This record gives sequence, C-alpha cells and structure tokens, in this order.
Amino acid sequence: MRESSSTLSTSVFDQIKNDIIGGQLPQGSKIVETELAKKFNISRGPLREALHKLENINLIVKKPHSSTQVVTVDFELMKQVYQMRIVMEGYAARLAAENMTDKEIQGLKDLLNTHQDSIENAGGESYIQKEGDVDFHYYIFSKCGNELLANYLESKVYQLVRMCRIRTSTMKDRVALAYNEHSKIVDAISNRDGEFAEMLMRKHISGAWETIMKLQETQGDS
Amino acid sequence: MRESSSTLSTSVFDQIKNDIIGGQLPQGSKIVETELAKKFNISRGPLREALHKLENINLIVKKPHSSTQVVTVDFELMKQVYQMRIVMEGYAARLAAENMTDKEIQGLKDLLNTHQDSIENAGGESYIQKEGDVDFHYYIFSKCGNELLANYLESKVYQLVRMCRIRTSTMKDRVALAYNEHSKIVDAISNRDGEFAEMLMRKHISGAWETIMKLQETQGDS
DNA sequence: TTTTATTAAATTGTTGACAATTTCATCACA
DNA sequence: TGTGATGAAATTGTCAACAATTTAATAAAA
Repeated sequence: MRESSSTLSTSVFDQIKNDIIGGQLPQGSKIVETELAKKFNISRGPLREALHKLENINLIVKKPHSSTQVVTVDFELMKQVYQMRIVMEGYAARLAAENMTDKEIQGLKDLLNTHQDSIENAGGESYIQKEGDVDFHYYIFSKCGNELLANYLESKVYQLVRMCRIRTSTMKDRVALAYNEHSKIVDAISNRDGEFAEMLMRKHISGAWETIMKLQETQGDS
Repeated sequence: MRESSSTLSTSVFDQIKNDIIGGQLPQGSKIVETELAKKFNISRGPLREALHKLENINLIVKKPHSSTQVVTVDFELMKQVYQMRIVMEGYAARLAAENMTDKEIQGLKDLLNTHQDSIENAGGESYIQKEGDVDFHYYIFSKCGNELLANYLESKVYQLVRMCRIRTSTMKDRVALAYNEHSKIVDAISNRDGEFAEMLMRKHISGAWETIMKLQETQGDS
C-alpha cells in the first residue's frame, strides 16, 4: 500500500489499523496505552495521537479516564454501515455520472473488463473478485467530485466494511451477479444518467446487504 | 449549551470550536500551538489533541511538520457541504418515516407548531426562524435511528454550515416557504411514507442552496 | 455470606524539557 | 539585480516524569 509515515504517530497509526482490520487485535479487546507504547518502542505521546485517529475512524472506542477498546462490529453497527454505503455510494454514482470526464469513464470500463478477465481465468475465485468489488466501488466514489463524500467513505466506512469482510468472503454465487450489476451501473454513468446510476447503486448495495444478512442467519452470530 | 468538559482537551476543543464558528478565529488564519496553549493556560499535549479533533470535524487543516490553518469555507466547499446535506438529510427523513416512534412524531409536530407561533408573533423575524430551521432538521436526523448518520451530520456537516450562516442569515422571504415545506415533510413522515419524505427533504435543501447561490451572486464573494 | 468502606495498584491525563524539521532572513556569488 | 547557499529563529514532533482518576482488592461490619 502506501508508505507515508513522515511521523511516528502516523506510522504507528497505520500499523495498529492493520492489526485491527487483520484481526491481530481482536474486536472488543482492551487497549492499554503503556503496553502498546512498549510494543512499538515509542512514548505515549504519539501513541495517544494514533489512538485518537483510530477513534476518529471508528476503529476504537474510548471512554474518558477509563477503558479503551477495539470496536465490536455487531449486527446493528454493520446495518448502519451498509445504510451509509447505500446512501453515500448511491449519491456518489449520481455525481460520477454528472462529473466524471470521458477519460475517467473509459478507465472505469477498463477496470470492469479486467474484472471480467479475472473471473473467467480464476473460475469465480472469490477473493480476487472481492478485491475487484472494492476497486470498483472505490474508483467511483473517489472520482465523483465531492471530496467530503469520498473522504468519509474511505476513512470511516470502508475500514468497518473490511473488518466484517472475513465473514462474508465466501460468497461465490454472488460474483457473477455483482459483475452484471456493476456493468449496468457503468452503462448508466456512461450515459450520464445520474438518477438511474444512483438507483442502481442503491439496489446493488442493498442486495449485498441482504446476502450478508442471510449468511448471518445461517452461521449464527457471535 | 452543554457543559461536558471532563478533560482539559475536550474543554479547550469546545472553546476553540466556538471561536472558529463565531469568527474570533478568522477563516484561513494561521494556528500556532504555543500561542494557543498560552492563551488557554494549558500545555501543548492536550492542546494538540484538541486540534486533532478539530481537524477531524473539518474545522482546521493540518500539514505534517508544517502549517496549521483554520479552514476556509469557499464556494466549492460550501457546495459540497450542501450536497451532503441533500443526500444525508434526505435519507435521514426516509429512515425517520420508517423508524420514529409515534411519540417522537408527535414531538416533531409540536416543534413545528412552536415555530409557527414564533413566526406569527415575531412577524418573520429571521433569526428565530433560522434557529427554528436548525432545530427542525436536527430533530429529524437525530431520531432517524442511524447513529453513524446522525453523528456525521452533527459533527462534520453542521459545523461548516454554521460557519457560513452569518452571510445567509438575512433571508426573510424564505421563512414562510420553509415552514410550508417543513410541514409537508412532517406529513410524509407521519404517513410513514419514507420515499416521499426523502424526496421532499432533498427538494427543500436544494431550494435553500439555490437561494444561497443567488444571494452569493448579488453580494459577490470575498 | 453479603455488603460497604478503605486503600493500593493500574491506567489515563497533563506537563515542561528536549529533538527534529521547516521557514525565513541574510549574505555571498554570478 | 537576481539566484542559490547558509544559518538562525520559529514551530512541530517526541520523550520521560508527575498528577489525577478509576479500577480492583482487601478488610471490616451487618
């Protein structure tokens, strides 16, 4: 990924973030400043700043003077996260249809083709398509022309999405469906039909959420 | 407002926030940690945390190792802020129609009546209605049932809205119109018609934005 | 045995000094 | 006169010690 650790605080921030998303720091586990500071060989100053940043992207929860915990991604939180995706990415698709340059739209089409190839070659290997899915959504909202929107999705929503990805990473049957829906969204953006693009994107993400919910019921929750 | 300053950091955060919104710290002005620390009689540690929080609600802009500035609310940023209001408050209205309790809906109706009274009594005194407008919107999104959404609007969007309120505070002719639109939104929520409520809310805020834009053209920008 | 004070340990909040980096002014040189 | 190097001042980043608060553990009382 990106290197970018011009300062101790940001460097440690990145490391802890990965530890949380990767599961090395389990959800709900208690965080003690002195421990972490020793682990990363830094003083508590920059560590606290890193924790603060992590709090601001919803990855840890702090109570003043008291406990600090890794966030617990329960069903309710996940539901709210997906609602945020539905509304924000839907609108991002609308803006993309209105604002993307022709060149950027061409890039989106190329991205889609890449995904199709990887599906055919890997025969529905889900991991690749999952990354492809992220790429697709990321591409659209990062080029929609509204930095506030893109920044929020990137920094706050997608971190939490990644944290529950482990559970939902084995949905092979959805891969082909997702590709078709992606394709239609690209068409709408290409036709500069913002309203339709927004509607399709909302439907697409709603569908993903429905799938997750059903899977949740089957597996049972924590 | 709320007292809540269990820690120095949060207390100073609140104070600086008010200074920025109120204009005591002008937009674009440079922020120096040592100066502010001296001003508030605290050390740089908690001050830095406060600045971090301010950065996270988009009120200041930091570059590592370098300058820290109060945000400049220019036309482009304001446009993005209003786009966010349109989409997020629209969706909040939809959720409110689905999730609000009957009691909460009654509370919303009461709020609306209060506003009508204050309009009649004050004869369109704009300040009161403006606050009323904020109350109305605030009430809906804070009771929509999605904390992430409510928190986003409160902490990131509305701070910036307040910063440009000074300019747009004198729009007497919009007061009656706004009340009518509010009234229709309440009806839709009361009828549990989420889709309609979302549409009306989007239109309502779009209209406010159009008004601001025209006013901007008349006055000329900074 | 259960409940409530009391106190010790653990943990977070705060501070002032020190280090690293950037910015700006000054001066030498073309 | 303009341009780039040099160094001092200003500013941010980091550290380790200290203070305040909370958590727990223990003991006393009902």
